[in-house]
Amino acid sequence: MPELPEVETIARGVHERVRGDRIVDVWFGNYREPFKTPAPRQAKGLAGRAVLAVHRTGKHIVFELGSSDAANSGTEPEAQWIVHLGMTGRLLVTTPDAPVAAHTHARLDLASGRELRFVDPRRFGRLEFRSLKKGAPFQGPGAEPLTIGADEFAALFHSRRMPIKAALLNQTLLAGVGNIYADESLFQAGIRPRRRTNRLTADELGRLRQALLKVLDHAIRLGGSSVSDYVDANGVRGFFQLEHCVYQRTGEPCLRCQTPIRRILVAGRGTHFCPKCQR
DNA sequence: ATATGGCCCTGGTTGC
DNA sequence: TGCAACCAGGGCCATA
Repeated sequence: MPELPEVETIARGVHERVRGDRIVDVWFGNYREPFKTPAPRQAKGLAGRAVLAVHRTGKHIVFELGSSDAANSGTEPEAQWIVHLGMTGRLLVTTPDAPVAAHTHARLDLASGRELRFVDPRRFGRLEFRSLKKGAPFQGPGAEPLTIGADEFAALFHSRRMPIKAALLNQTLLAGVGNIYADESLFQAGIRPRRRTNRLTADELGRLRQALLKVLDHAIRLGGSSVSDYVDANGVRGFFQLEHCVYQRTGEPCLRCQTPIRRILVAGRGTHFCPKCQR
């Protein structure tokens, strides 16, 4: 389940490998509904364009695309391709003769002779094409957890009364936090997932922001968490799953106090916490 | 404003 | 051992 650190890792990897390349041909499989932009329009929009840069916004990977005029690519983006990996989506840079994995829904032939492939068994991913001549650039739904200031962070939560776990998962507040990093940062901050946001003290909100920063930063440096079968653009697994303190550790002893980790349901999501360390 | 539950979808796990 | 039922969950939607 790619969240901010996994998406950041993938975006960086793809950026390094395809920046300066050009999309020469596009193939879309029978991916029915999950395209935000219909496949034919998407294929037409992508074909011929230079890849100027690839970066992350929230859980979205944004390709900045130049002109399709080969003689005049320029440096100003004219279009964007936005990829959301959902639960099981992958972006892979391969050679054309590499075996095509099951559930490969998109293949972009690059001028360098390589391919960019989108694979997604569960089909929760979304692909969108945007022309910047017709519309505004993509903006994430919520604030960036890595750069949000303390005051802005506190302001997001103090007027609401939903469980803090639900608030962390709400992408229109903070974009990029998912189930793993919500649980881990609440553990690091010592806050119970069901606490109401408006009942959190300024001190607790400060701790939570710091914990979130620390956890996300650490996870990015370890290449993300490889639960299920996440791999980055080079097919390499991350290592942050080895650092998980609570996520998917139901019944195992808390790494701080030995109390068994508990699992409850918050906002319909499995939620893991230490009943002693988190108040 | 918030809560709940269904839907999408497949693969891994569990239960008999 | 084999097979079916079940569950995971990000985002979105309808309903309470």
